[in-house]
Amino acid sequence: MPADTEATPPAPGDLEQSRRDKLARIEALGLDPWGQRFDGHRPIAEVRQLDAPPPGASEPGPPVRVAGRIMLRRDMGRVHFLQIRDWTGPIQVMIGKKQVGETGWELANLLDLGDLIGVDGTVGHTRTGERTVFATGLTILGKSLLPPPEKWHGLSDIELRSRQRYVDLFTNPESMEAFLGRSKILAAFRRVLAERGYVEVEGPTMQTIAGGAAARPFVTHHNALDLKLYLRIALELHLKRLLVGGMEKVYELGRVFRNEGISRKHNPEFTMLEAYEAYGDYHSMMELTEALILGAIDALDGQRVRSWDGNTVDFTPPWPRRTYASLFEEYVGVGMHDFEAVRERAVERGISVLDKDDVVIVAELFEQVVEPNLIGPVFVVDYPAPLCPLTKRKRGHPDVAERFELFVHGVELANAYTELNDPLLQEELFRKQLQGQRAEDSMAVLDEDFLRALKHAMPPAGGLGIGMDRLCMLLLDRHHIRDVILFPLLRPDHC
RNA sequence: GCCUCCCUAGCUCAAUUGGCAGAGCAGCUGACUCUUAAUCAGCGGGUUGAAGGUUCGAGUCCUUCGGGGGGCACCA
Repeated sequence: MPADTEATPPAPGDLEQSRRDKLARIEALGLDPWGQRFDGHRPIAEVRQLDAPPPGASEPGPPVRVAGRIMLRRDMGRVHFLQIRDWTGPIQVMIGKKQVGETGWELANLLDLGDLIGVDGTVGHTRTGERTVFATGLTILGKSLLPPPEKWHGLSDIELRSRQRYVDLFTNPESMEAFLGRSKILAAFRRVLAERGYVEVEGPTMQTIAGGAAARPFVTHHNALDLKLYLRIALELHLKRLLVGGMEKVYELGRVFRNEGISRKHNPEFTMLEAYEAYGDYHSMMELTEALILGAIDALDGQRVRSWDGNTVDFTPPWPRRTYASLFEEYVGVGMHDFEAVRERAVERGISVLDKDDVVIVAELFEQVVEPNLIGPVFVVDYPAPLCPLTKRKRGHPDVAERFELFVHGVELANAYTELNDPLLQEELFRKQLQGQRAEDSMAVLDEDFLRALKHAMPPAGGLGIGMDRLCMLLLDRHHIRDVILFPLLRPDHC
């Protein structure tokens, strides 16, 4: 490398320089400012539960070791009070000059907000009744060279919170709580599925045909094979191949990618659960859906009556099942098969009816008129068959597909079918979908291998998809998908 | 992609009609062994997102660009 291309590091600002000076002084004490393995520290939430002597007690409380980040610092001269926090919560630490030894006291005077420290001490209470670790030893575990956000307001700028999630997490406890909640929801899902005998698998995220949904895919390229590849937009078609292979209860919980707009309900990559049960149908999937979501609720706090965006939803099972047709009639006011009346209603609502199939108009009316009313949770069942190319038709009712969607607060949370396993009908439906579709719409590419798999006979099955990000929003009372995705897609900034 | 609003110190926010860029927290110096967003005294900190324009004078008005928020569109 030519020397003149080497970037000279920017001069640190005053705030950073002062911390670098302290870093050097900590090293001069013979301490490693970046710390080492620190065994035996206990979660702070646990320390808060320990039996400890009351304020003013003469005998010391039980010895403990904790580790965390300094969030508040009150320097009273020969005694310092710190509030440190780990991912379970905060606790106060009292550092007395006489109690921590000479080096410990010198270290205490070099600590800043944001530093990571380990504390050995005893648990007790101060005179004002605050639970406190009275330090007998201090260990520096990581010197923070940058100042943390303001101690009272934290980091509030929504952009900075997403870009610097590491800062958001350690300054805003509600953010940490949301992401730990998300983890609990995912773990609960896996536990419920495992208890029911499902196996977790991993399909390809890079595919030569991105099928299973209608969405614009991301495109990439494999150099060695000189192959155009798409990031998957759904999990469906590969999981069904596994049903053919004999995996009877199978699921994948993973990322899918859709090259479309970003909104409070949409991120280009999001997490989906898809589960398939051989010899089941959409009724078995409704029961599974209830079990999964109730399992997640129990893992969080067990509250079945939950608020979201100021409204209340009651998740006590069983959740109502309502047919698409009956909801349509109730809210639109006409029968969905009375196409003349349907068109009139559509025109009244400003929906264009030119060159549209009757069923497309029905679907648009349903979306606009019915869905906002579905506070739920409610299973909408039995969809118009033309909307459901991957779904088995109801026996004796070829115009009805055995499909349900679960709605809560007007948001589609889950989508499930009795899976279509007739390869001849499947091929016919695929070809019908092809007509008039944009070339980039993935359904417009026939997946011949999937049809070949079906020809080997796929068992009749129930299949379920759940948008995990939206479920997290709902159960954690967050109103932006960015609040439940750790690193949402953003344009690069110039930092 | 379209409409609209926003971007001021590390963070949270002010700045009247276009008229000297400010505060709190954080930082630095000092005091204090029971504080609770500790307190008290003093000190430093800015290319107002970037570039250009109008003007005697621009954080403020105009243009372009960058980033973001909200809405719409796209999204079985």
